[in-house]
Amino acid sequence: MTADRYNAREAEPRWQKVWDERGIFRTRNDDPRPKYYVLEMFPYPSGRIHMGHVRNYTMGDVLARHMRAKGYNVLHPMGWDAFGMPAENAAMERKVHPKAWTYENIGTMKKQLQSMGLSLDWNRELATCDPAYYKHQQKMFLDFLAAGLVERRQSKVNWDPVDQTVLANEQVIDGRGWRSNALVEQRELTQWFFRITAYSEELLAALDTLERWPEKVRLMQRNWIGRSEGLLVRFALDSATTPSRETELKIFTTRHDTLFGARFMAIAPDHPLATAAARKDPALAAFIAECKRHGTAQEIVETAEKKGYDTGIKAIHPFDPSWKLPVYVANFILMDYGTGAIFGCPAHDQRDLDFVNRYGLGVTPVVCPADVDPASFVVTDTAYDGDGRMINSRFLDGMSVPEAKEEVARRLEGERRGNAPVGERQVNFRLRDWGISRQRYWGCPIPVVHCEACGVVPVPEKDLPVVLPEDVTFDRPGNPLDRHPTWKHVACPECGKPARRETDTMDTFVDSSWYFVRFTDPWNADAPTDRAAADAWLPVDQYIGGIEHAILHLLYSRFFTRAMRATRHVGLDEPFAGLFTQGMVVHETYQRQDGSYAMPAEVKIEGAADARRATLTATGEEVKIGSIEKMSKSKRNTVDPDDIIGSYGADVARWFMLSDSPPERDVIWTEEGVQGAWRFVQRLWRLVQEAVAACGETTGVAGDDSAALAIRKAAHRALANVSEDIAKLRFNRCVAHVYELSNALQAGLASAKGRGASPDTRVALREATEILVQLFQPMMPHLAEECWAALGHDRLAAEAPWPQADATLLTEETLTLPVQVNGKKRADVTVPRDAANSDIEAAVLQLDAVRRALDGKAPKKIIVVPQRIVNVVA
RNA sequence: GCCCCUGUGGCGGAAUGGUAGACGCGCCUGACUCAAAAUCAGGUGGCCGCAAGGUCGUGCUGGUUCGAGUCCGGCCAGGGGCACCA
Repeated sequence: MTADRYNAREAEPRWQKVWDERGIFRTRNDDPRPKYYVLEMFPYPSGRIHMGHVRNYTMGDVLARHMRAKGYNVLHPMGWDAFGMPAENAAMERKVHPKAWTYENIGTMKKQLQSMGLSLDWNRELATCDPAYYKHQQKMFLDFLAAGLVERRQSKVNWDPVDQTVLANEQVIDGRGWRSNALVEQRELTQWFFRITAYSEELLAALDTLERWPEKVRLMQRNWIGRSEGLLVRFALDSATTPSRETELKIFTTRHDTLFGARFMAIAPDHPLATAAARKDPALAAFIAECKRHGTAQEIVETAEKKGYDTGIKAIHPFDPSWKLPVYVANFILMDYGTGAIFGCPAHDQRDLDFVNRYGLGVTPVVCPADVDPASFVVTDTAYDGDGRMINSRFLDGMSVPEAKEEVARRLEGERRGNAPVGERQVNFRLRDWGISRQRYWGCPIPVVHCEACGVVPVPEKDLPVVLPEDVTFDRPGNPLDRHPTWKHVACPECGKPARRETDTMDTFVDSSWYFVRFTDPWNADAPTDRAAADAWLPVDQYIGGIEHAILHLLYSRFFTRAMRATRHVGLDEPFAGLFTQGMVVHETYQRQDGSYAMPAEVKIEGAADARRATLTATGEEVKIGSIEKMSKSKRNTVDPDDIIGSYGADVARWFMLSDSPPERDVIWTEEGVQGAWRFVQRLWRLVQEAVAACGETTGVAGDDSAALAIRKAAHRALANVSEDIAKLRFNRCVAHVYELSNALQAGLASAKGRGASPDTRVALREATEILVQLFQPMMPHLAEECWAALGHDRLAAEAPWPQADATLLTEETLTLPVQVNGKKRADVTVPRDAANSDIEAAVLQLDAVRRALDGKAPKKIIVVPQRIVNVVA
C-alpha cells in the first residue's frame, strides 16, 4: 500500500483559506432561497475556548453545512457575550483593564474558533461590550420604559458589610463574602426591573406552541412561571394583640379546603406586620435580623432549619370568630411569593408539619385518604398531600377536596368585611419581575439621569450611547462608575440643572436577550433592528446550547422578544422555533498523593480496565484515577482544544465530539476515543484513494449487477439514514452510519480487486464513494474537501448539493421476521415483502421451534405485526 | 428543601411497545513483518454445553400488555437549575 497519510495540519488551514477567499459562508439578506437560521449560544470571552464550545459549535456547524447543501440560505453567525464579572475580577487581580482583557480574549478565541473550520459568517460578528451594540440596547430600554415595561422599586441584594459592596450569589460562600470573608447581609436597594410578569400568562401558554423544544425545558419553564389558582383570604386580626392599628392579614393559599386544619399563621421576616411588631419587641427584631443574615439565594432559605418567632399577634379564623391562631414570623416564608403570609395546615403540608412539631402546635387532619378509617387517621411525621374526603371540617365533612375548595371559596367570596370580600379567587404566579440593576462597571449603562427637580429623566435618544468611561480604577471594591470623579455628573436633560447619571449597569442577561435579533442586521447604525431583515430571518430555526440555560436565558429572551414586539422592533413573539440542549464534556480526574490535581496532558495511562494506572509523565509519580466530572479549572481535568487541533486536526476533534454519546447527554473525553477518530480519518483517506484508483473517472448510471446493487443499496441506505438523523440532530447515529458505509465500501473494493470489477460495479463504487464523502462533509469538512478534490471535482464539497436517496434501493423484496413463542424469540421466517398475514401464519406453523412448542395443540392466538414480528401464543 | 433529567456488555452507546447490545473503543485469534507499530481478516454479554441449542440479563421493586430497556406506581444512585456566574 502506497497511500499517503492525510496531513491535517497542512490541509486544514489550506481549505480554510479557500473557503474564506471564496466567501462561501457569507450570507446575504437579499438571497432569494428559503432561509434557515442556525445559532449556537455565543460564548463569554473567558480567555480560551474549551471542549464544551467545540462540541456546541460543531453541532451547529454540521446542521449549517447540511442545510446549505440542501439549498437553504443559511444564517450562521457568531459573536461575544462580552460584558460580565470575570473581566472586573481580572482587573482587580491582574491590574488589566476589563476592556483590554476582553478584547484580547476575543482575539485569542476567534483564532481558535477559526481553526475549527466552522462555516460562520464572520462579517456579522458582534460584541455586546461594543458601544455600537449597547447603544441600541439603551434605546430599547428607553422604549420599554415608555411602554410601561420598566419599573423602579426596592429589592434585596447580598451586601458585604466589610467591602461595602453588592455580591453576586456566586460570590457568597457559606454565607460569607468571597474576598472579605465577612458575614453577608440582606439589604434593600432601589433597582430597575423589567416587567416580565406582565407576560406571565402568555409566556406560559405559548410554551405549548414550542413543539421543537425539549419537553423537559418546557416543563422547567412551566414550573418556573408557576401558575397556581387559589384564594386570597383576609384574616381579621385580634386588635388587642396587634402592634399598632393593623386589622387584617392577607394570605394566599391553594389549599383553602384545609382551612379547618389551620394551626398557625406565618409571615415573612420582611412582611410589614413583622416590621411593625419588631418595633416593640427587641427579641423579634433580633430574630428578623438573624433571618436576614444570610444571602438572598432561595436554596439557602429553603434548606435552612425551619424557625419561627411567635409575635403574640392573633388572627381570627374566617369561619369561627372564637378561633384564634398565633401569628409567627418564619424564616421559610418568602415575601416575594403571594402576599408573604400563609396559614399553616400541618397535616397536609410537610413544611408546616415540621414547623408545628418544633413548636408543639398540634395537628388536625382534615383530608382522609379513601382507604383509611377517619377515626384512626393521624398525621405525625409525614404530611398527607393526597386526595380524599374532608373530615374534622364542620360543613365540609364528607366532601371531596375540589368540592371543599369550591365551597370555601363560595362562602368567603360572599362574606364581606369592611367593603371587601373576605375571600377572593386569584391566579398567582411564582415568576417575579426581572431585576436588571447591577452595581458594576463592566456592563451596559442604564440610560437615565436622576434630577432633584425632575426625578428620573431618560437620556434623550440623540445622546445615546451613554458610553462607559475608560479611566476607572479597580483598587477598591464597589462600583467604579459611582466613584468616578466626573462621569456621573451631568446636566438634567429637562431642566439643565446639575444632575446625576444612573451608575448601575444592566444585567448581562439583557445583552444576550436580543443578540440573535441583531445578527439579522448587525451593521445597522440607526436602529436596533431592520424590521424587514429581522422578520425575514426570525425565528431562529435551530438554537443550540447548554441545558444550564434552560430557564433564565431562554425565558428572558422570550420576554425580550415580546417587549421588542410591543415597541415595534420585531414582529414576532417566540425567538427560537427549535431548541436543542447539549450535554457537557466530562473527563477523568487525576489526583496526586498530596491531594492536588494533575492535568490529563501531564499524565500517562497504562494498562486496561481494572489494571489501568496513571503516572506523571515528568516524574513517574503515580496518581490516583478519580471520578469523571465536568471539565473545570478547579479539578484541572481540562483538555485544551488547541492541543487536540494541533496534533490531530480539527476534523478529528469535531468527529470525536459527535461520536458515541447522544448530543443531549454528557460526553466523556478519552485519549482512546480521539485516537480512534484519528485512525478513522486516515482510513477514510486511504479508502477514497483506493476507490479513485479502482474506478478512475468512471461516470454514468450503474446497472444492477448483483455486486453493484449491494454497494448501491448500502450507499443509499446510509444516505437516507444520515439525512434523517442530521435533521433530528442525532449526530452519534450519523457517525455510526458513516462507519457502516465505509465498512461496506471497503468490502466492495476488496472483492472488486479480487475478481476485477465489472463496469457496473465500478460506477457503483464511485457513486458510493462520493456519497460517503458528502455524508461526512458537514462533520469533517476539511477531509471532505481533500477527498472531493481527489475524486476530481473542481467545485468545493462545501458547495455540492446534498444527494438524493433512491427510494427503490431502500426496500427489500423479502423480509426476515423474528418469530416469538409467548414473547420469546425462537426462530426466524423469511417471507415475501407483501405476504398476506395468513401466509405468514401458515409458514410460521411449519417451523420446528413452533411445532415443538405447540406440541400438537392449536395456538391460542397468532399476532402478526406487519414488517416487524410474529408472536405465537401457545 | 423545591423543580428537572439520567441509569443497558469491560467502556461510550443502539433499539416508532416488537430479534436487547447497531456502530465505535478495548480485548482475543490469525495474516503481513526479522521484530514491533501501522494495516487487513475473524471473534467478543454472563452461565451450561463438544455442538445443536438452552438459560439468565437493560439500577431495585411491583404492575399494564400477546410482547416492556421503552408505558404506569414505589424506591435507590448520579447529574443540572433555583432568579446577581455565564
